[in-house]
Amino acid sequence: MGVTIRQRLPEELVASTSFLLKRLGFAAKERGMEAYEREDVHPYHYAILLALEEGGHETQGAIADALGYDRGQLVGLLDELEERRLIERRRDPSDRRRHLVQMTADGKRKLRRLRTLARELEDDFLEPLGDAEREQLHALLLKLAEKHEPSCAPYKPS
Amino acid sequence: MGVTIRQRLPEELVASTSFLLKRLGFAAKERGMEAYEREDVHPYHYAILLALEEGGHETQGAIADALGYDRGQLVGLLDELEERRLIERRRDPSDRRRHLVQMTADGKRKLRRLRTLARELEDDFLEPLGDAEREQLHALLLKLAEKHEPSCAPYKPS
DNA sequence: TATTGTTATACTCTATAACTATA
DNA sequence: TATAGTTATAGAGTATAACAATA
Repeated sequence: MGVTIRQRLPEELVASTSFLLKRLGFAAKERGMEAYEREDVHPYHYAILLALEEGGHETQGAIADALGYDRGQLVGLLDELEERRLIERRRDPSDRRRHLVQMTADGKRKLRRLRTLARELEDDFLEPLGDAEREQLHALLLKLAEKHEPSCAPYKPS
Repeated sequence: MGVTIRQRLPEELVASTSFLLKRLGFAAKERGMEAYEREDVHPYHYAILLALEEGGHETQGAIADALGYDRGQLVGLLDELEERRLIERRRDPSDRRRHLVQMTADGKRKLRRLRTLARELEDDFLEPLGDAEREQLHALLLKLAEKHEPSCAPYKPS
């Protein structure tokens, strides 16, 4: 109590871009989780609602593949969304193994709120940077993503 | 089997800088873990060795505080380093509650190898970027770190 | 009584694989 | 036999708090 502890990371770590990336990624994740929690959802839920809105991902398998989630993990996430009446599942009559997933009206409302929240979070997180810097950063990260997270990469003409 | 699954994230996520930061931070962490594992250590171990080399962190509490680790967690990490004969613990005669931690000759050798490995990893991770871009990115991340990870921030004259 | 290091516990995440019902 | 979704299980990782020795 009383004494402020000085957390001073080794210079070599701070000099490493990938170290900063790890720490900042973690910080972004934590902030996001807290904020979404106040809305009674998890960032994963937000991603699922976005995927549903974009369309083309009607079945659970398609949603899981689009987001890179495990299908087993997705089941629980959808359960939670269903409890909150944000989505509905019904069997596909043409293939009764499949579940067709769709947002409810509440889900669409929630998505609008979450979208606003995401914008606010993003703006707060990037607050130290000016507009030009934000664009620079995004462009640089996209270049890295193209190599390390191909699913984030923009479409490439082949 | 045979069909390549298209993982296509919602555009809104890819358009979010903090989302890219999260994904890339995670990717960097995973790559690092695999590489360090081949050296039979964890990135945490590397950070500890760096802190020891920098000096001024002789006791376990000081190491934990410097790196932002939990003291309980640190115990196990030091156990592992000691098993590998990379560090030694001995009681501080002037305060027998304390343990003085120091690197062994093997530890110093290992640190040199890990340092090389870290450089290679960094270079590979940033491979899509040119030198100027790498500097830009680092500067931008540092600005963000000043707000979100003060322990990464450079010293500020007050 | 407070502090250092240690140990034990519990809780979250994740990854795997068994299981069902349909095809 | 293969696939969609579900459930169960085990493992790592992390956070918390009880604990012993020393101050």
